[in-house]
Amino acid sequence: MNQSNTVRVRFAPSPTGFLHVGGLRTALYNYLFARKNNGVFILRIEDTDRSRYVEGAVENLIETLHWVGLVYDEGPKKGGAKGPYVQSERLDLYKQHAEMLLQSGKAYRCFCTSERLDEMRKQQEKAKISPKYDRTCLKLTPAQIEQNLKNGLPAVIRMKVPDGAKVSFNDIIRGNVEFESDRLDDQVIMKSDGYPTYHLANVVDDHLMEISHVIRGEEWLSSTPKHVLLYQFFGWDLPQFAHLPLLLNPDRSKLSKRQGDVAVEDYRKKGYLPDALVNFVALLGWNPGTEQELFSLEELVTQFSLDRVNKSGAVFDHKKLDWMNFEHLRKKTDAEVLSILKKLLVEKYGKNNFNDDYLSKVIVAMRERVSFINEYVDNGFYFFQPPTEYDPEVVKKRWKPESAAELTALADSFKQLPDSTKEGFEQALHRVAESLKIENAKLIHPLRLAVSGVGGGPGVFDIVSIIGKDETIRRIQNAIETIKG
RNA sequence: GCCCCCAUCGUCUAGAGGCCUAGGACACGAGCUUUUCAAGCUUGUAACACCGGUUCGAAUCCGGUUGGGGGCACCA
Repeated sequence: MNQSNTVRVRFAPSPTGFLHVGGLRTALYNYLFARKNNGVFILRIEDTDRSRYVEGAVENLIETLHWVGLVYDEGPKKGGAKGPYVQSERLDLYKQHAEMLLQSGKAYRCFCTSERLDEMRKQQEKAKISPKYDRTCLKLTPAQIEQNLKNGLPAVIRMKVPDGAKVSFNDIIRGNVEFESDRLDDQVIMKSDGYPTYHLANVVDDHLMEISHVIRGEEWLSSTPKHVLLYQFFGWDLPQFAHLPLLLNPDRSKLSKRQGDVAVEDYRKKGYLPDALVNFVALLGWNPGTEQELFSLEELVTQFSLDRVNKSGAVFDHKKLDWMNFEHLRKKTDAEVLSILKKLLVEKYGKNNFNDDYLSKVIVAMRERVSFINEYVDNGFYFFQPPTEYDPEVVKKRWKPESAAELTALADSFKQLPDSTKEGFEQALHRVAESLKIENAKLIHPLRLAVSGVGGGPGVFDIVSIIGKDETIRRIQNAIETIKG
């Protein structure tokens, strides 16, 4: 714990691309834990690998976090007392701390070339021993080091792992975890380009930013003993660790691209609601112990606790996400859907020709059969434009040779209607069916196909009353042409 | 290869020794409803990896086996 005893957690992504759903889950748990405990949620950018830096990734990360509603208290753009929050702006700090370790003999300079290191690893692999730095440079005399430095040889700084020690720490999720120090490598903590590696930067920043709980993915579990050692080298108290179970591909390997969409961005584009994505990801590795499955972000905050986080990995199966999206979508008010729908129309058609009253009717009609917000415009396209083609399968089933004449009679009857009420259409159709001595269905299905081009959707009388009498008749006439032609 | 972690229906999970002939949800099947498609309602199929202990009693505790995963970089 830090001095003030307040919970301070951080989400620390590296700006190498889009926010991953695994990253989202990590960010979410950090956020929930902070909010639940009246703590502080920090965003820190770990950009110490210049070769993997992606232009615009930081902005994208922030924007995505904003979209899902995970508001950070301290971080880039926003600032805070412990900044800067971008590691490339903290280089002096890392340099100073590496220097301290050098002074105290907890670290040493290494001049080995990557070629030599590669060769060494190859040999070790051949000899079936675990790859580890052979400490060649530990034997260098101060004079040799001085000379190498003077000659401008590229140098890194390695931590000096003590021999024959046990390194253990308590993990909130996994309990006590212990490692033999002899298995640990003399990890590089400062690269030859003057940037720190993750291990140093992470430990220094977590300490300086007074992080109380390190909540991160399980892939970090095996490097945690190195971090613990660094804390000990500096004489610092350990934060609490909580290593989250991994998110998995269907084949149970670590969730990755290749096997489907992993970027939050992808799901956003597909029309998933942030509420659904957050809800879904929250339940991958955590549950409240009740049978409730649908949560708002606020509800998650009140219910969340780290001790109900699972140990085993969870497959990211979007089937359940789809269902959650449907559930969250139906919880939205008509007004909320309306404002999104207007944006979608502009996206799809370049403009929105319809007034709110019209769109509200469409929403009411479509509500129950929409899982994704974009289905309002995709599946319900016929509310916004006449069908340009007719589903061949349905045509085969619903349009018979006699349909042209029957639809003509129907159109004639509709022409007599004073207005466009649902009941008016329905009664008119019944009358036509009766005079033609055919079943209502014999008219209903061809009519649906004529006005929508497809075989499913809201009640046909809802559709025609929304698009109106004139448009309905126009579409019936087009359909008749098609049947005849 | 070495180290670490994990192990309940296809998937997400409940289960902290008797409440378990293992519960819920998604998905899937059937039925009802519906003059379409969905939704809704009812209902069904489906799991404690294995082997040994401990115990009167084990999905739950212990050991091992097997299986899966993660890590072993001048990447995070």
